[in-house]
Amino acid sequence: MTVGVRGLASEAGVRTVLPVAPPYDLVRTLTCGQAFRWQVESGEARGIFAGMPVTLRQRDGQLDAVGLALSDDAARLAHYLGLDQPLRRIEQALARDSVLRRILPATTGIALLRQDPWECLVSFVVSTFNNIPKIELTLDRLARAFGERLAETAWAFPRAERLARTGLADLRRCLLGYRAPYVRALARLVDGGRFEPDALAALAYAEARDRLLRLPGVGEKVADCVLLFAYGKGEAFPVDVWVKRAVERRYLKGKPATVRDIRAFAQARFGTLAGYAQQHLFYNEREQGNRGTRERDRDRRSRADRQEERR
DNA sequence: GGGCAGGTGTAAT
DNA sequence: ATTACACCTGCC
Repeated sequence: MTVGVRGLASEAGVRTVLPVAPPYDLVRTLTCGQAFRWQVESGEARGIFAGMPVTLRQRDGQLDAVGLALSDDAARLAHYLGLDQPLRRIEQALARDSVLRRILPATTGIALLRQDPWECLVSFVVSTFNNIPKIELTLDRLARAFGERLAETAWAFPRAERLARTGLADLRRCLLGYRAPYVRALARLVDGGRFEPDALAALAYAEARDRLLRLPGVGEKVADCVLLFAYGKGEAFPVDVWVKRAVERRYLKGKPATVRDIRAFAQARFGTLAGYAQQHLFYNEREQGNRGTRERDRDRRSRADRQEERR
């Protein structure tokens, strides 16, 4: 199989072309809350892959990647981005559910990323009781402070061995807050060989989950995020406030349910596609929430304007 | 300026 | 097994 055509060197770097099958949507996949270090702007995504700053853009049935160093990286990038997932077939299966069938037109094209387990683990420990802009800020500061510098304005995600010997005060300067001890404890477990992130890939969902739950700062939600976004365990169904609201409203007639009941419900209903179902429900719910926020912001602004005019 | 934001750990029932 | 509470910090 031919994945990627290389060549066309320019001052911007080497351009690699990856084939993309519909309904894959790069921007949605990178902005639906799986990863926090991609900068997406006007259809273009900048980030780090395989130790190189890369720029991605999707257009008519292909995906352009500028900046890869090795020919092998094309296939690895395709896997990372989920270009090898049969999304058409997956979404057809999801559409047998009447709720998802209604939602899918607004959410179609989301693939599950195959992130680096270490980066994914730290990212979601940082995400707890936090908001997205600050999560992004924290991870960026961590990378700038402790990650390898790859280019003028690009830093790799910090390695465990580096964070393992970083003072808590220095970690807190990256706005980690009370999560600083968790992050360092994780780094020390990995650095000391007492936890091997890559080893979980070979385990079944339940076993891998048990291992993750033993880690400091890792509860059920974070564990399921890592299982889904790094290891590709499709049964994982992370339940955060958005997904909880979505399931209660759309499947349980608005009746409040516990997080565990919601997860059990979804796993029974969607099986190994639970993770995809979660992404569509989450993305849809958050888009609606953001629409509400935008409207409130606009109302607030117009109120302020009217007050301004009265003066 | 008080409350909120992708939960988790801990203590108490 | 379930429930209540504290928690860093930036932002509106």
